[in-house]
Amino acid sequence: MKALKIPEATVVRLSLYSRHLRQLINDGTLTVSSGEIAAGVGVSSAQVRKDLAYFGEFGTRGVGYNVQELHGHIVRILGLNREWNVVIVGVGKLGSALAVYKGFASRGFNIVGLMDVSEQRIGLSLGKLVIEPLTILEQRIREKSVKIGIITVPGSAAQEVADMMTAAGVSSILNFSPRVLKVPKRVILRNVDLSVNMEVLSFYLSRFESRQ
Amino acid sequence: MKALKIPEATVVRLSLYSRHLRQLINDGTLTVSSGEIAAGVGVSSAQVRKDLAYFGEFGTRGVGYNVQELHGHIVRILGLNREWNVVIVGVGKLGSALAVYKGFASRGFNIVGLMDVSEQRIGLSLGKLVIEPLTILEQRIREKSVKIGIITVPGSAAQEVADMMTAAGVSSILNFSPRVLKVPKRVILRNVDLSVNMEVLSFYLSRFESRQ
DNA sequence: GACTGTGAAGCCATTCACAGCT
DNA sequence: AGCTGTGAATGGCTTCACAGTC
Repeated sequence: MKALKIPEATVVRLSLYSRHLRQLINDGTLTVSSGEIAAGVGVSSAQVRKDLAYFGEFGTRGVGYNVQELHGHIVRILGLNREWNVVIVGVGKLGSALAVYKGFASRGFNIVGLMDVSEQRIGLSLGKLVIEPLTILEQRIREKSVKIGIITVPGSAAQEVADMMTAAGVSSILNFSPRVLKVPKRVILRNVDLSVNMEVLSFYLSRFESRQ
Repeated sequence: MKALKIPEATVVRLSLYSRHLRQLINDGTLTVSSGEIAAGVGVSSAQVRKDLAYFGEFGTRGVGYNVQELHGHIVRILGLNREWNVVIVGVGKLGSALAVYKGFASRGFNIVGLMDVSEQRIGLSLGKLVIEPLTILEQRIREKSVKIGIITVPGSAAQEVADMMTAAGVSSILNFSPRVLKVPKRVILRNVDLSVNMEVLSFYLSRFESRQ
């Protein structure tokens, strides 16, 4: 695979392109131009072409892209042509929401473990899974070769859970807790931080109002 | 206020700094250096100083920053020294999770409306609020001067909800649905997209594995 | 000696604009 | 004529490095 460094923004857009292309497949559209994709996801057509150019030449000059074909390429680029096992630690409302999220399994993400510390939650079932104690996390990660850990515990417990996950060998963590986590360099970390998002909105709102 | 354009990445980091400073205040720390803040949130010290420099000179050379004072500045910069009314549309698991999220009220975000289309949910109460039908959204936004709308409905309903919100006069939308929304330029839109985040992880995971 | 504030340099991502193909 | 692929130009963010201050 190419050694070229891919901007993270490009990866994010590829995910949006793949979703848009799925829609086009459902609609029965056969061919699409960079401009049409661009309009669908709110970027420029040059951006779409540049993003795709990192990975090859998928289109036909004068014509555009074959929808099915391009979708297949992007799915492979994103590593969605295989399955990834996932554990969720913290089965409060947010964790439960993710556990039952439909768009998961269809994209190859299998949730194979739900863990919590609360005695009241342990033993309850959610979908096909039973909520287990945190003590079983390491075993579950190893036996299922789990590569992705999702953290939906309160901030105070988040670092500890991250440490347990990395010790057990996950390669990536999606962190929903309001904490900056320290993880080894080999572990890919992404943060989905509600407070930060709200505060960014607040920043732009108050700037806008003070300019009125 | 300054007309200077602030990078969005700077705003995101300011939110992280403010959280770290709150921690320092709790710990009773009086003074902090850019290097200490940087270590706490995982950026470089030059980055911290540059971010703050957009808004003024808050430190003392040779000494550092007064923790309380700097926190106060950042809170004001982020517009957190006032209250913002918020509505949440879509009270499934995710919407409920946000509705009861503790870190909300403490930062000045008041949830003043929970709306849903489901007959089973309408009338139920969650915290201090009762879930109302979507038909009341516009009225609630106007009477409470709601500036922030949160969308936690399925993708298929998201654009319609966004249209209702903007028609009623919200200035910003935090979108959790897996859709690219079209909103007027005056409306600030932020997306928190679970699928995209998972697919970005998948991309880096499969790149890493193919490099082994 | 320690640490901030900042111009300059470096780096990275996006946009432009056009050659090349159908 | 229409649309892709891409080098060049632009714009923006981050890092460097150091003068200024305590």
